[in-house]
Amino acid sequence: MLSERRLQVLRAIVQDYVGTEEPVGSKALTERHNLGVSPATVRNDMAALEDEGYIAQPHTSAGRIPTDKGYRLFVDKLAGVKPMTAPERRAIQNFLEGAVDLDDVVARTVRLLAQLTRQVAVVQYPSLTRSTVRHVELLSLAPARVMLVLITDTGRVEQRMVDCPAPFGESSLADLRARLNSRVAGRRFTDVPTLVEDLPEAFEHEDRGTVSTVLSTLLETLVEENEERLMIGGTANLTRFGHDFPFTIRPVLEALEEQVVLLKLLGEAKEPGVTVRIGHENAHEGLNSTSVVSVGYGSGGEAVAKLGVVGPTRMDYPGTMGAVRAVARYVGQILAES
Amino acid sequence: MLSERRLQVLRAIVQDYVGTEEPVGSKALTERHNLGVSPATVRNDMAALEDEGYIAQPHTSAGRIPTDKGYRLFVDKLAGVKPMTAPERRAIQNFLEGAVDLDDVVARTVRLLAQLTRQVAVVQYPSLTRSTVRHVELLSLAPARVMLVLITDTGRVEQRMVDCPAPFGESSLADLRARLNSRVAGRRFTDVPTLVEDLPEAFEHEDRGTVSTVLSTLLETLVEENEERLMIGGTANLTRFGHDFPFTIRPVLEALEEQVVLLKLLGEAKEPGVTVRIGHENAHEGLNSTSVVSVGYGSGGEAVAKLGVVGPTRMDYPGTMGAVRAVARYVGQILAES
DNA sequence: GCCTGGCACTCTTCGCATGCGAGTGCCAGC
DNA sequence: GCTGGCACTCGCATGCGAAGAGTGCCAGGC
Repeated sequence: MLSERRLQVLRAIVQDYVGTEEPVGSKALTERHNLGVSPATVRNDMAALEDEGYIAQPHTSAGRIPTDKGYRLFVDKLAGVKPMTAPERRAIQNFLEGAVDLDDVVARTVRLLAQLTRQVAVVQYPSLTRSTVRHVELLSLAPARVMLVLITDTGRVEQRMVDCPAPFGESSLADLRARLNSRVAGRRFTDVPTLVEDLPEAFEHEDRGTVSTVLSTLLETLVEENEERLMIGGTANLTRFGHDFPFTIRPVLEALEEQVVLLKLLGEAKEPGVTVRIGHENAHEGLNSTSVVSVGYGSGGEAVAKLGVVGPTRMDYPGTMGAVRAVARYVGQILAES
Repeated sequence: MLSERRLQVLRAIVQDYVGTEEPVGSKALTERHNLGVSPATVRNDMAALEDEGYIAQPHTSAGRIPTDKGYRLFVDKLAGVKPMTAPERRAIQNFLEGAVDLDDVVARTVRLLAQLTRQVAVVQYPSLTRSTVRHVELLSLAPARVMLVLITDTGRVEQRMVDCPAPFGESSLADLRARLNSRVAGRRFTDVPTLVEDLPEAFEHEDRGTVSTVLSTLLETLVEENEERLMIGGTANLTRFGHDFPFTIRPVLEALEEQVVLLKLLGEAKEPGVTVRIGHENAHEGLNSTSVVSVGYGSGGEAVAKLGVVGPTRMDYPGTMGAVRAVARYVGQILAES
């Protein structure tokens, strides 16, 4: 177990390194923080911290920088979440309230997060599987062609074209629409499959094929892989990363383009509060020198999707966590209102 | 007017520089291209080309690199568009055909373009103003709350919440829906304002306020600024830009995040075919060292939106133009089918 | 037992001089 | 108008030495 002072030293190292981006030495530490001890003592503490794997030196005769393990300890034990100031909260709220639809909400959220944290922001669209159905609309475009439109309580809209095996009359369509909505409106998407299971049976034999086709298209849109979407922004902030560019930034941009990777990343964070994954804690190799701060957001008590930021492991954790948490809260409110 | 050989020299310089990313000297030129003259002669030609502003040297005693003006001449006079090979065409078609909806089409197009050109791809969603209305749907969510869903012939869907000044019955809603669709379905969006102008008059006095509110929301969604959306991808390719990173890549990423800038960029290209804007021809400062290759695409003869790529001025113009043109063509086909 | 000042040591960084090579411009000759 | 030759200019890599930052360790003091 580390002594209280050694923890203070670690905290000081993290704070200084985050601020200056440069390895921090014993002398600088004692000057900038009131540790009440001499550089020599701090050196001993640093040696101990290094033995434990919390800090490391890039090369002999340079200062120390925190390791992933060091940041982890810092986040878990040494720092809290820095709440947003009142003006910041107001600004967030104002900015989000101008949104006209869900796409706009998501787009604004991304911009906001990127600006607040000066890092890359990632916002997942409200998940279908965790939403409820507001309405299902069926439009006849041609005798054997139907457009299926799906609207969720979070304002998300999905549409699909359905090619019917046989012509489908307007009245049958109206019938299907009515029956479908009476069964699924207001219900959770996960319940839809069982709710519509026996629906074809209510129709004339000649229409059953079409009804089944429509239903299977409906179910397909709910399949996990297809239904997850997200938006990213603030990639320009990556240029503030480090001075040894190309090889730092490249893999990150590549990872960010792989939606699958990002979705997995956000999906892994299961806790109710803000989740922080530091450096090598991220499974994806390209993100080994980044940290991901994420949190769920939702209109009610339950999270319908995640949002977060991706930045260098050397980031202002308390501030970032505060910003992410605050934005998530306000996005939830906005969604609940719409 | 430049002699035929000098144009050949310019072409050779552009090709070599694009290939090697290094200033090209007179000796290397004569070795790699059969110009039939000696390096000394080429040097004279190069001096002439430099006087005319087509090429420049980064510093004395380095080879020459093309200027924006040089690339312009190359694109306009010295190079054609390199058509895609048959296998490439098939690959494009296959890849795009798997799309399930418009978002998916756009997303796939972005990926495809980025991969083919190894540059940053930008795809604009089909414009509302240049599309026709397929259907307008109105859903009653609460007594005084209506959801407006707008569907275009290109598969784009927009939705808006409308807070009504007074409760609006289900039958009135159905009435409005029917009247609205009979007037606007199949018509161009630009005609919608005049088509619905006198619609409130057909309703009872108590409903007119609501009808007007719904209509004004409908018209708002058509306003230019709100209705333009786009998707970008392949930003990881920016890392191949140059070796002098931070300052090259930063402004580009920033420009790419400004949708307004990008929309203006695409909007400026008016010609029917592929448009190329080179370096300083781009109004936006951050894009002064990039070229933008764009083209309109559409389901029919007319362009409903633009797509293109952003890359270093030192790019393979014929190849890029070929890829952009081919992708636009196939996206148009896909949209026409859906 | 813990803290402290002192000191030798290590390694990186920076400035500077040097040599090399690529590429040019110009000129005289064909 | 093309060509070979030649002197010249720079940028770039290399090597060396001094400077500086930071460490580890040790002996002494509270």
